[in-house]
Amino acid sequence: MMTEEQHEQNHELPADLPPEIQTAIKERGGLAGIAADLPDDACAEEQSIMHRACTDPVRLKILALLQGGPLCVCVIKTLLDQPDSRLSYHLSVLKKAGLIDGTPCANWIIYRLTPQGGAWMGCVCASKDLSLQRR
Amino acid sequence: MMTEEQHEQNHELPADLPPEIQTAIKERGGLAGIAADLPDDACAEEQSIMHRACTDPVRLKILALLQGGPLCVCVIKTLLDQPDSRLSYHLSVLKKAGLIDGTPCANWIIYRLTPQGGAWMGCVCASKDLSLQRR
DNA sequence: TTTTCATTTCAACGAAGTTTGAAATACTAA
DNA sequence: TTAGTATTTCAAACTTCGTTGAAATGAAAA
Repeated sequence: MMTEEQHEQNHELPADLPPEIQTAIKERGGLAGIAADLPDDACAEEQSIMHRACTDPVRLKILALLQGGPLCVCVIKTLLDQPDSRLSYHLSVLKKAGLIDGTPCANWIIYRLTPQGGAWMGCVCASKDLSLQRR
Repeated sequence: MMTEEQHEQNHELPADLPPEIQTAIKERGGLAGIAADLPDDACAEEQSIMHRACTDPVRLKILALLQGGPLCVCVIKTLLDQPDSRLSYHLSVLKKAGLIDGTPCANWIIYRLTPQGGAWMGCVCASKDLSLQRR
């Protein structure tokens, strides 16, 4: 059942939308009900930052390596075979996103997943199968 | 226990790495064992495309709306209050990433999550709490 | 047919992200 | 101190992404 307010808000929409959409809107409580599914700006912004950190294959590989335990840059460098400055750039992106951090130790810097990074990778891994099934 | 091959591959690394790293490498089966954690290029590439699709707050909001059911562009436009061409651009990014698709219906185009999009959003939602806890 | 409405496409521009090699930093060992 | 190694920083070039308004498409109504 629709309230007066919901009728009011739906005035912005064409009256002759496809039936599938009309019923979908009604079932979801009108525009106001659908709007309730929207994440707030701060949350959407935070999420987009985490995703942005994962938009590069090199960074995804670094995260996958660190999920197995802490490693220093030289080990990552050997495994990924990337120039120093490129690797350093991608490490800094992951660090700024709060997914990893590095602690100096003698001549080396040991990188590890942060707690958030670990939790995030849990979700990312759950989605690994997806990328294999595509197309 | 380490095989000959693993000794061979570790030759590229300094001999005096921090103990924490030395033991981590041994426990993970040497460089070869660690390398087994690496996603292959195709998989990393696919994943990065899905993440890239989620790097924009407008796109995350579109996905959140469509998770509740199919909607036509005019409804999304009303809810997000964005210029037509901007909205269309973001819809096209999500479509190219394979997360949504649109089917024309009379005057309108109805967008919905693809099966992959639905599964992906399951993972993304599982991570929603993360972005709230940060810092 | 003409008009109207919903949506997409286009080109241009600015903003942001990435790569590169060289130089700087920081630590250790001799 | 000097030299050597690991890593980061920097600036410049380059690439990709996002926004904008105007024009194009396509379907429906008049």
